[in-house]
Amino acid sequence: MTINSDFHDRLGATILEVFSESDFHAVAIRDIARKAGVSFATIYKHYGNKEGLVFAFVDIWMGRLTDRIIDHLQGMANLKEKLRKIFWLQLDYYEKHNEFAKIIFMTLPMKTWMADESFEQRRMFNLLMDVLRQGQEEGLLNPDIDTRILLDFMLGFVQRSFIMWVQRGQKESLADQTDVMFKMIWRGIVTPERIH
Amino acid sequence: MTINSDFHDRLGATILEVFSESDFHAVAIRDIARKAGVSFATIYKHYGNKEGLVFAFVDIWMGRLTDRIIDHLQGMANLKEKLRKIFWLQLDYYEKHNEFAKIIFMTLPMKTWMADESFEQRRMFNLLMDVLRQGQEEGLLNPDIDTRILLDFMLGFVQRSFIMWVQRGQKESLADQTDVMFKMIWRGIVTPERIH
Amino acid sequence: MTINSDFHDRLGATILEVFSESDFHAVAIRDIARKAGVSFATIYKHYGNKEGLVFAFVDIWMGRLTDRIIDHLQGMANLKEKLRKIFWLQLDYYEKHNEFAKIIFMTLPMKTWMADESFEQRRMFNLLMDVLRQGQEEGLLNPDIDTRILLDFMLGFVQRSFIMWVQRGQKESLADQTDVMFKMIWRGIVTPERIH
Amino acid sequence: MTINSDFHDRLGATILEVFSESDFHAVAIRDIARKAGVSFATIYKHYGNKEGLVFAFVDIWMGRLTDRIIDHLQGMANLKEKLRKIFWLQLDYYEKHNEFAKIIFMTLPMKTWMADESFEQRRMFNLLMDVLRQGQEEGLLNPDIDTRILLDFMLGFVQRSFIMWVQRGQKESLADQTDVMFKMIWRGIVTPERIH
DNA sequence: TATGAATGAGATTTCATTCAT
DNA sequence: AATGAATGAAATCTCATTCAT
Repeated sequence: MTINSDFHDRLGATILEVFSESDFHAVAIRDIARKAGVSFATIYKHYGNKEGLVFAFVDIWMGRLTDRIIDHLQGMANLKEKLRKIFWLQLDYYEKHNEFAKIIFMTLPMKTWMADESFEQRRMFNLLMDVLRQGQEEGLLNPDIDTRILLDFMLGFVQRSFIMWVQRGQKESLADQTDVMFKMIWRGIVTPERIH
Repeated sequence: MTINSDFHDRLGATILEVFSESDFHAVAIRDIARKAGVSFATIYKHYGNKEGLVFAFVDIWMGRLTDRIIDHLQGMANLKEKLRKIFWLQLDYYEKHNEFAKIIFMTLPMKTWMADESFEQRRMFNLLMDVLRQGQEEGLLNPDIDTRILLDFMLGFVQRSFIMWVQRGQKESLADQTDVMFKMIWRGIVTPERIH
Repeated sequence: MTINSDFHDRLGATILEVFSESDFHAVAIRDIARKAGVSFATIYKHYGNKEGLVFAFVDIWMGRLTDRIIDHLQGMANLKEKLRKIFWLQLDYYEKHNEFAKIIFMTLPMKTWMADESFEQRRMFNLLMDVLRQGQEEGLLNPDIDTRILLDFMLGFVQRSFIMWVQRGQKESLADQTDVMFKMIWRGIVTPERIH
Repeated sequence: MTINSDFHDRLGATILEVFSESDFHAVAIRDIARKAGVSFATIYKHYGNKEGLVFAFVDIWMGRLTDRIIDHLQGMANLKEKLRKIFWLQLDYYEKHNEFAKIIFMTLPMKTWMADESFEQRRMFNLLMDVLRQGQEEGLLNPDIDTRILLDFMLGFVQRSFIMWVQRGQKESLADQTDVMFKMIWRGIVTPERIH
């Protein structure tokens, strides 16, 4: 069952517009339908329910970030550079697609979002875990720390920084802070002896 | 207008129980009322609406954490020890009162929660900012980094770690990871020359 | 249990003011209490409930009309004059105390009002029935008609006229129409042979 | 947006049943919905609120009476007969549909009912006024009396008689009293010289 | 397959009335 | 007695979702 591509585009645009500004439950599916020019019943046919609708699109947008990271990592050997690139790509993507980021970080009920075992979330998780694990195997990243903790360390910083960036008015570029921020992360995860 | 203290206690317990397990909007105020043995009309009279109800209690619990931090910092001079203590107190409090933490980190719509300019949130913010600023003034913490970024660094890690701890089944103690985690934080924020 | 006379007066004034303008159920007893400067709980102590409150006062005001009719009938012998006087007294009283009349004719749920077997309603009923019966016994009023129908004939006209007088803006005096209106009534109830 | 005809019928029946027996405000819309087998949300969608619901049906039933009067007046020339017929049709309709009559005369807050400027109320009003005016123009009805007063005279008697008929237990037929009652009305409104 | 009507649930508000002080 | 807090019921509105066309 494929939906008319035009509808799909309009739906996506509407979801970004509406869910980025209002709490998940404050959004009426009828408004989405009206703005997108579809009947709400059609949405139900295609996506099952409100959660299904949003997650379907979130999955797509998350997939694009993962794809972009994979693409950029090609041909890179230096692990630190890889990690810095990953860090920058995230800040950059969330900044450029801040409506998407607002949805996953701010308006989706975290509980629901965490519970969503989507393919794309897992793919992103695996991708990052692989890089970090590789770094630990190479002895570059602190092998005494559970790899998942390394990941939480990075992602927690990214997520909190994005939220506060929005909170503080989206003034200067978020990605421009990559340097400062990544230095902090790197010192935290590098094998202590290699810190300099 | 003060509510009977017994009611207050039962309400608090019920809110912890219910909101920690269900999405904010999935909770019916009538159920809260029934479980707490209060009339829902009374709840409305006192708290205005569902948000007001939850925030009133969140404020109280957040205030207790702040108080505890203030209490523990008394008589401590060493800044690193202070920060480690703050870090531990947070993990410990969120672990022991994980229902409260689930509410603020997982079930309250983040947008709403962030928008809530409560006294207690601000008090906690100021407390932590003061300690970090003091560290920068002493030259111990990296003075080149915006103090707010230092804060986001710590809090992002705490928040993400808590969420994942829940996600991963609340197996081992969260506070027990203070050592590993705080080392990462410390290396990230300390003035580079003093890293050893 | 007697209520402070001052309270009583203020309550009465408030009831006239409020119930004459709003539907019985649209009036909040708290508003009554506030306007009268009493606690609503005190009202309950004295009058039981909202109905009891209004009926208590309606009874008083109805009693005054009855008293006035009795007073005016003293020393009158001519039955037609008596009836005309009764007719005029009603129009005049309802016009002068139109807030009271609005309450009994327009805002009290008729069903409730009819069901109220108050002493004063009965006293008024008996008074009018006695006069009409007397007229029939004298042969002046049509003896072929059930006395109660004679009464309905008069009272229906009074009530409808009052309501329409209000509806049409309370322009000219209602009591001033006594002449025209009573002629119609009289021709309808007089024994046919005596119509001239 | 038309409501399923079956629903409409069941709703109408329920409204007659419930509102004729209870005070307007004592009726819960949810009970109406349950009895009629409709969702109360559907009721709100169609009728806006409780008043809208009742008035919508009252309008229909009032329209039927008006239609019936118009139908019966066809081909009648004698004005007195016309008026007697109108009088009888009203008593007959209210007796046969006494639940409807109870609603408009006894349970609807008169204030609200009077304020309702519905098409059907106006149509009935115009119809009756036309007949009375015609009678005055022909010289048959007393031309010295405001036509509206003639109308109030008739309708006041009808309304009061209906209410008392209910009050007294709906014993004998109401319509059967047309003869006695109409004679009273007629003598009251006929041009005095033509009274015999 | 697309649509809108119908539904049921819950938030919120406003009362009348009861309860405890 | 007098008072205000607490209660329970209902109106109203707004949704997400299901059903029938």
